[in-house]
Amino acid sequence: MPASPEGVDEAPTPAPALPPRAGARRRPARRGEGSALREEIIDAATREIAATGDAGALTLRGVARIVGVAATSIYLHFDSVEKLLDEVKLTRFEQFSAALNDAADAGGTDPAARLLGRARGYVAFWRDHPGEYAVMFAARLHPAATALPRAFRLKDALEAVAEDVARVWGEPLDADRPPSPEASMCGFHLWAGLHGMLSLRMVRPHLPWPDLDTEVADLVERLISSGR
Amino acid sequence: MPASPEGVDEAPTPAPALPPRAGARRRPARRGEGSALREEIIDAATREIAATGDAGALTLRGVARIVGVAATSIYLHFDSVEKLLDEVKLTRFEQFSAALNDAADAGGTDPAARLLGRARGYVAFWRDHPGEYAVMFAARLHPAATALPRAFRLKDALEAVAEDVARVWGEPLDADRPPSPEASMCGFHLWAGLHGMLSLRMVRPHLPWPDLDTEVADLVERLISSGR
DNA sequence: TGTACATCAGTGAACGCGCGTTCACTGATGTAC
DNA sequence: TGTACATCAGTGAACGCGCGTTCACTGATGTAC
Repeated sequence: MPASPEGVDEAPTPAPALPPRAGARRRPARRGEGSALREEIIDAATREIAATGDAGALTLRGVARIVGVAATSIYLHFDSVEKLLDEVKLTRFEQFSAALNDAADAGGTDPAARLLGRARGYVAFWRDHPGEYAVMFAARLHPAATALPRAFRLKDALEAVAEDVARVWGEPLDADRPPSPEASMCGFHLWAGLHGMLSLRMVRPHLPWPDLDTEVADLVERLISSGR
Repeated sequence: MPASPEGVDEAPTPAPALPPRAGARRRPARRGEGSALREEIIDAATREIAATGDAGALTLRGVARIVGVAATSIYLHFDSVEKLLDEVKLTRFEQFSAALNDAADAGGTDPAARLLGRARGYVAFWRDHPGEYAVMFAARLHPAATALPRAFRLKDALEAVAEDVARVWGEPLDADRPPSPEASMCGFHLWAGLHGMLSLRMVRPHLPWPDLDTEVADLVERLISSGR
């Protein structure tokens, strides 16, 4: 269980900040292809968030500069920066939950392997998209009024984890028998633990953190073994 | 292990936003008591952060309005808003670590009770100061260059937790024998778990979270029992 | 085949706002003579 | 005891900046006749 020297190597390198589009301005889309700009805007906003990790740094004019377009052109596709931010988050959350499911499936049918796979997928997403992760899970005192559609499947992921824990423990599961409260609780512990590991490493990269993969595996193991 | 209906009651109510000082402007301090303004500024900034939970919402002019003073007067005591913010954080971090130690001491000498006490103290601080907590632990991609002095004793708190875990497990401890890596790891799990529980509740107050105190006690119990 | 016109995909100037920061200034109060 | 002066504790106007937002405008392109 070796600790990395100063924990510094655990901080993922963010994408570099984006320069404004150099010189040549973007040429207008062809007729009927106006939505191309919409995609470019979302892309630019996503990269800006990836680079800064700060939703407050996302400005309408800034995005317009990156895309190489007049500030007013943003309004052709989004009512406000908040709506644009919601779109970015929505996209990333969908990728996130898909990645978690893929990572679980990579673990095959063994529930313990699925559980560990999902946890590793969680960490892998953070390593690949630290800025987006920071924005997706930024703790606000007053959460945005704009409720995002579908609650992002976070609840589904929690339930999937609880079911895998229950299976590891040999609980009989079917439509009438949901995972036990203990198994569900371990699902919450896992999510809280993972989120805590990652966000604390972002806040204090210089504390002597344990190796991240070791810590993840250790938590999963302890949670699994705590119920048998 | 009852879940609260929609988890909503787990979100602490933040302090209300601060109005600018009404009408009457602040009267200058007497001679030799210029530092009174410094305290008032820190106090106003703290309350602003408590109300918003967002470091980005703290502005020089905003603080000046609350105190009832010209914007330029802030410069009499602080070089920049960042320095002011650092001061606020420093104060709160010192309160935080003192509160954790007090909460541990309230548990007496039994290491398991101390551990649970410390965990409860952590949660209590969050309930009392959610906005400050959000700012103190806001995950930034590029952490502020201004390293805060003394690293805030977070490391000390981690070591104290590891020692209590080790004691619960019956490990012999003295100057030559630090807690085992397993005990240290459980300290990290506890911190990550607590931080995760709290910040995820702030991000998604409407998910059906378990009762917080139950979840905390359950985590402590599982971590303790995972090593015996 | 030509041409008028509607539509699409944007642009550019201008606005008012709040911000951090500067600079010279003010008014009360203690103190040296 | 009076008075000049230094010092303390601030003030107020002004600056340039980036921001969101508005409004009227433009230039290319497809289409109806």
